[in-house]
Amino acid sequence: MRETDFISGFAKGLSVIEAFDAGNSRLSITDVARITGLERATARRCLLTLAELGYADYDGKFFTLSPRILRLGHSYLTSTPLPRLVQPFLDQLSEKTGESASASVLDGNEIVYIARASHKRVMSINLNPGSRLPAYCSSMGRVLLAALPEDEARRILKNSNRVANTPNTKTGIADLLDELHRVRAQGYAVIDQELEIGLCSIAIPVRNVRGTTVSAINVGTQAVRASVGEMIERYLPTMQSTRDTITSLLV
Amino acid sequence: MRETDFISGFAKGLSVIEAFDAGNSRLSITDVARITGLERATARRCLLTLAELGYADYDGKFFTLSPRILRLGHSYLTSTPLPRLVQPFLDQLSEKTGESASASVLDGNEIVYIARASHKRVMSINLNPGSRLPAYCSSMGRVLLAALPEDEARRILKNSNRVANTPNTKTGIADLLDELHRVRAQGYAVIDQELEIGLCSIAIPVRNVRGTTVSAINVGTQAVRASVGEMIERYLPTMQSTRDTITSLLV
DNA sequence: TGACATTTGTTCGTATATCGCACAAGATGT
DNA sequence: ACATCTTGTGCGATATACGAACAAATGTCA
Repeated sequence: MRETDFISGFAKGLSVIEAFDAGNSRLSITDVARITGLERATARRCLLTLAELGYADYDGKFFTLSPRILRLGHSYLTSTPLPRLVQPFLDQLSEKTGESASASVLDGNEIVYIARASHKRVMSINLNPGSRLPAYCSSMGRVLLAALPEDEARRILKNSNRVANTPNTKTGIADLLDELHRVRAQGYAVIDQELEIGLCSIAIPVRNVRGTTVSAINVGTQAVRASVGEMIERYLPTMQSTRDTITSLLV
Repeated sequence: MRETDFISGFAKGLSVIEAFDAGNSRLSITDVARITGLERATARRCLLTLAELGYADYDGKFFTLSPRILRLGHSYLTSTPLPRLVQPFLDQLSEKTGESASASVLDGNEIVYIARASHKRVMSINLNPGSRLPAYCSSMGRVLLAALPEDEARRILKNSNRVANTPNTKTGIADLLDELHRVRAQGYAVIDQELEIGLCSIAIPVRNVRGTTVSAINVGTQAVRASVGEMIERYLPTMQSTRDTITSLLV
């Protein structure tokens, strides 16, 4: 790509949108300049442009994102076939298992939920399409990392901020690579309270007919309701059959 | 705002993202130029910029959005206090009523879901935070329109593409304005299969301490499970108590 | 309270990057 | 092999970004 094929004003604007997050909901021009590293004048122009288009609100002092921003992410969910294809199967899976079922894809070091059938709240945080979790300590993340070439997976693990969320969390590169080997061999990943105490989940890859892993699906439950062995016994066969149906529908 | 405070390259880029939707998941440069009305050269630069930043994938012929795009919408959901605040209360509400509970805000002619606790699938389409429905024929839309000044509501109704989704759907401006009066007077809106046959819902406004309506919450169910009268009797008191708790937490 | 320091927002001239057009090159279908 | 449609490129005109200077608001201390 040539230098002139890149619209830096557009790229800067997008970084301004991403400057808003959990801890930063009401931002001044200076705040945005500091977070994004843009010049104050440029940050101001991006923010005023967002406000002019209705993507942000401005009270003269602080900017906040407006619900119109959701159109942007929603473009992906409605335009990509996979989320719409898997949703009904996750509903079925959740129905059959009596637990929450989800599908996700990899984006950098994180998994991104693309569809979900939540049966009942099991986690402290709420998960929706668009939600993100670190790949290294989630069942779907392990499955998706295991599908990558070894050095690619290692690179992502090294890049990840590997925090021990619980005493169970694996954080060592060697441990995690071992785990990925195991996942690759057995065809599924089980997380036993590595993300949050009391939370277990099991995930398997979804491959297209060419054998490429395009997504992962999982079932999550409370640790008190099922041991690791019980999860494999109870959920894995149903998940695999669901997965096979999905695969047959993927071009 | 001065002319030079608007970054047209940014605005054009955002319109390119929105060009992708349900019917348009894989778009060529020419497709995007046609949909957005941009010059082909401009559309191409926007698309290449998106691809360079990882927001889109390019196979040399077609562009598709990548899951990274979801960060943009997610910026809103995580940075705005309201969605995170209401979520646990929707969970409770769904638990108590045994039905799906949601919260939404108005964006133009549409309501946008900002949080949801889905108990079991009742609709043919799947609803998630970010999902949109026309305001004129949804219970939360009626509540949010009723909170606007009369002429503002009329303007939105006139702007809406008022389709009769079912034989029950009200599509006349006068009918709808009457309905808004009723909603305003009684403090709740009930939709009896106007959006989809078999689907009923009841919504109430959520106001902040200053009395401004900031959102609507609803409970939806299947028509066979509850008549309109039964919905009001069964769900309204619980909803109102949930709403009062939320209001007390809103600054 | 008033003077000073500091932070934040806005304006401006200029260097530079982007836009839109016209044309070239390539792909597709008949 | 031709017509048609799509994609890529070069260039002059124009719009944008930068950095600094200015203005306004906010905070600090005697």
